[in-house]
Amino acid sequence: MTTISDVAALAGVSKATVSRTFTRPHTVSPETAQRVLNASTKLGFVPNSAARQLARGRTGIIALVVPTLSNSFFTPIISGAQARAQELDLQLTVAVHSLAAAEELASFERLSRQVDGFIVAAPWGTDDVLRTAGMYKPVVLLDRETEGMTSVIADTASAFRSLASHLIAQGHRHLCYIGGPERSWQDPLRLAAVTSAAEHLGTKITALGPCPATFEAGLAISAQVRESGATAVIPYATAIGLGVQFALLHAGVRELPVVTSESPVAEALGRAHTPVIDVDGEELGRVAVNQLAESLESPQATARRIRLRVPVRLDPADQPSV
Amino acid sequence: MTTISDVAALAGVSKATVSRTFTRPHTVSPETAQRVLNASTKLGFVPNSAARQLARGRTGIIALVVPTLSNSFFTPIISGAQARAQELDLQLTVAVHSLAAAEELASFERLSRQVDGFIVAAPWGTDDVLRTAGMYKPVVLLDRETEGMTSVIADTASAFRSLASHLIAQGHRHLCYIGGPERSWQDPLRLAAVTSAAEHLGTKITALGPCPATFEAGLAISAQVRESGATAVIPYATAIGLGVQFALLHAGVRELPVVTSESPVAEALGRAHTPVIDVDGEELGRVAVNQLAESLESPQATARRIRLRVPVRLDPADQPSV
DNA sequence: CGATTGGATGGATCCGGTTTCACATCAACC
DNA sequence: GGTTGATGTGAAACCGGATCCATCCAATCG
Repeated sequence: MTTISDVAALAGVSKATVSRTFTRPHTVSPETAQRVLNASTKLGFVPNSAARQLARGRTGIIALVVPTLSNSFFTPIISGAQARAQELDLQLTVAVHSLAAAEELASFERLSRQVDGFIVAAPWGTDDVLRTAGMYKPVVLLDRETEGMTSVIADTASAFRSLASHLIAQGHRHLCYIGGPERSWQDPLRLAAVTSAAEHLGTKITALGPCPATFEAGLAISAQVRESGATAVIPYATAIGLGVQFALLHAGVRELPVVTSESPVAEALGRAHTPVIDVDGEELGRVAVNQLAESLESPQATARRIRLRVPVRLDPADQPSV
Repeated sequence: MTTISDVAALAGVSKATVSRTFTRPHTVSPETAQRVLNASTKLGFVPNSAARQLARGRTGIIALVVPTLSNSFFTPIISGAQARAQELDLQLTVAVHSLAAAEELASFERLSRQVDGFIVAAPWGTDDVLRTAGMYKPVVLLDRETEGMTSVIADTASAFRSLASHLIAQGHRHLCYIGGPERSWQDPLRLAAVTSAAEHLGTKITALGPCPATFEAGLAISAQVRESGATAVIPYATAIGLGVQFALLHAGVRELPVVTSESPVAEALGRAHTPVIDVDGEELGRVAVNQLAESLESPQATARRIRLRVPVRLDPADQPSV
């Protein structure tokens, strides 16, 4: 392993200059910088991250905490975050825990010593756990807002409002909303959005749930959906919707549109006229990393709330609308 | 942050002794050790990992490389690996790349400076990329064997043989095997296992594929499956099988058993008489971590090949058989 | 033209552990 | 009783960068 000293020797400068060349290039004369760079590429120098961490008091690692990997809602978020982190020269580690229980805080605390900050996707659970988490290191919340903490959310509530309006415009007179997990943060917002749109337009709405955001749960709740008599379904999460669709298909019901994100299952159902909700998970991940990076730069900056617009489309082939 | 010096001062010993107390307790007298431990718990001392890394030349981090997060085959592997790594006081980071292309090696090399070793799940791709990877740091291959490298695989080939036999015993006289991705390592083994079982028992077998291990691909290939005239289907991967099942269901075909792992979709289909393959992903992850940890201890140890038995069950409710 | 200023650079120190080596102590031994 | 050896401990030297501070030099100024 070549070290900074090797480079310094070859370039004929001091260790300090080499270090500066990489960390604060403008403080080094262009000629010197060039010599250093030549030497370092020639030797294949890569800074030792442990040494850098030790000297700087920073790890250069950020953690992305998700409640599960099984829900495909999170995979694009992870990809987006990973990509952006790499661009910012940060390392991203993905940790799976819900933070729902207080005991999770122990492993959280352990992790907090290994990273500079957290991006936490906590779709459910209470605020105080998040607050406690925020005491260790900077935290950016994902798809969740909490007073005094920086958050990046997809504005699904607005999207749900549009969805309801769309469906009503299509002639539906009875909608079914399937609620999310218990103590979900987004669920009340979405329910309210859908309900207000429906009431405003004089349409009946049945609210089911709570219901975990899983395919299985969707299967399980499908009977209730059919019994409701609704002619269109808006589930809290795509996973639920897919479960419902699958169960409906299995039961031979083909004319009950269920709103989901685009997905192979949904597509296979050939659902013309079923609106689609289009959360850009990768963007969500990217923006969250950006925010966290900013928080790391200026730790005392005030908390920000960022909302990403979520397009809704009448048909998967359409252009985004609303 | 309390440091080792603080602890040393409080315990009335030197830094060296404190360090020894934690790293090689048997070299310290019991009384001294106790004093040190008391002091460190009183101060809430946690060793600074960067400093430790720097001094030891090790990071204490291992990487788990998977080709994708979207395939639920990998999620239990990740959980298992994570759990075991934590027990061994190692940190696990999950990296998503296929290692299929040579260009991927660049990011691999970058990563190799941050970790002590790799667990690589490379279901497809060529050996030489893996070998190159092995030159940086110890590597344990997951579900893939390569000459001269340590590997942990689930013995799915044997399981596939049993599956074929089971189906034939159930009276099926025409099986369909759906092959995996191109250049899949396991595919030829599974095909051979199924084929030999079928031929041995005088049963016809149709081999389709290659086919990516995705739900979409399963949807796409389902027409061919039906055309084949087979009365039972053994797909390379569960994801493919689910796609096929879904498409069949959509087409109104209900009497064509498709072998998969247990999954909500499969269960929803109420498939009595359809054998189930039961890969224990968590175990796979755990064992891989164990192996890597051993490699880290004794770097020159010879490569090992570990095969985990994969149970096959005639019915999800059954006890494991074969 | 001497004093001041500011940019470029090197030496030394520090970050917080680990590890080597020397030393002190004490029991066992010839 | 002096030698041997095992055992426990501390001082100091690392690990590889980042950064403070002093120094040096050239450009600018009065």
